[in-house]
Amino acid sequence: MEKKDKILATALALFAKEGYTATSTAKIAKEAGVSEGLIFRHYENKKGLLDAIMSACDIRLERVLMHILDEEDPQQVICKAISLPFVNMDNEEEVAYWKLQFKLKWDQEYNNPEKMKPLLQKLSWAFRRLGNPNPDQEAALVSHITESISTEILRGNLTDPASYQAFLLEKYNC
Amino acid sequence: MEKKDKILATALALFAKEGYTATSTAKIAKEAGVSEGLIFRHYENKKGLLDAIMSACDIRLERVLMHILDEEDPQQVICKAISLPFVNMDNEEEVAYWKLQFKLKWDQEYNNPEKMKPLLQKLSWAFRRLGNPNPDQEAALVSHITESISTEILRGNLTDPASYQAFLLEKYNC
DNA sequence: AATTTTAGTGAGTGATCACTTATAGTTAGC
DNA sequence: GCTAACTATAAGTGATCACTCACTAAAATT
Repeated sequence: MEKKDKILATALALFAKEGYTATSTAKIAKEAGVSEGLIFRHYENKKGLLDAIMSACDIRLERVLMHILDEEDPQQVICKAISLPFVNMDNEEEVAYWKLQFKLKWDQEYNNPEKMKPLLQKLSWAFRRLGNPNPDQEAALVSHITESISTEILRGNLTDPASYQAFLLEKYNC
Repeated sequence: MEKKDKILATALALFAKEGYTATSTAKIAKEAGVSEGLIFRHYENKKGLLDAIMSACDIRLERVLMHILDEEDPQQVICKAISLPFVNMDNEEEVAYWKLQFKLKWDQEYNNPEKMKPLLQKLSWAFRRLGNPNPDQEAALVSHITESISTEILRGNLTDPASYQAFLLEKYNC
């Protein structure tokens, strides 16, 4: 791996685990096996390093959302949305991306609910097509449920994900 | 207000707004209008200050939970649980407490799902009494929904709380 | 081959970090 | 009215912070 990418990967892992402000550039450099100065050659400052990570974050999010937005069967849209928190959590880097995303939501600058709007609109469309009388609120509810489950899974607090997923899928007629 | 309490209140506000590591003891002292040394007379170190805040946090949580745990009507248990995120969010200090609680959940040390277990058990009992076939999972679901809504409200992302609350209450026959 | 550009280092920089110490004012008990 | 204990401060402490600088090695361009 290029040293530039090694810095990015190491910073991602540390930011996700320890937090952004709690991670020093010295620690990143040491862990990545590079000189501290190199961080500032490739990324103008610590904040710039975080921004680079978050850009990659957004691309991942887009790719995951696309899988739902392209779905044409309204029932399947709901089923896929519900399954979101339970898939793609295999490799460590993926988990780190999501952890960081969720942690930074509490920072004013990175609290961006607009990112999820396309998903909300698609869900709302799906519920309306299925004759639901409160499509917008049902969409918001599904979004809230998945958000909270993602949090639980990322924090390692969900004991039996598979059976809980089955429970939810049945509830939504999947 | 005593200076000791003034320090605690200021630290709470800053920790909730900027985060624990991002808030320096110098900043707390300046904002509270006391000398920096006084912080370390009353609280042995920065971490001890956080612990003092979190203890007060736990007491508030207990008081809120008690209101549900004492309820004897199973249907009312569910209704009260659902209404949790929508009440007691009036004054700034209360909001700061919850924000900090939610932020710190991502730190290993303060991620303590045990705190919510009594509520989960009470909810599970309520669903079972009402003849629900999956009381444990229904209880977990209500807990997930309320957790996510609390998050949204604290971040200021929920546009119309009242109508959303009404939607949920109707869904759960309240 | 000569020159410029890029990648990389390691030893700094002043600022700020959590925390300590020396000292002084205030209060309360005897 | 003396002493002990507590409250409070200002000026420190070494460590660590994000970041810069002078310099080299390698690669790319001319």
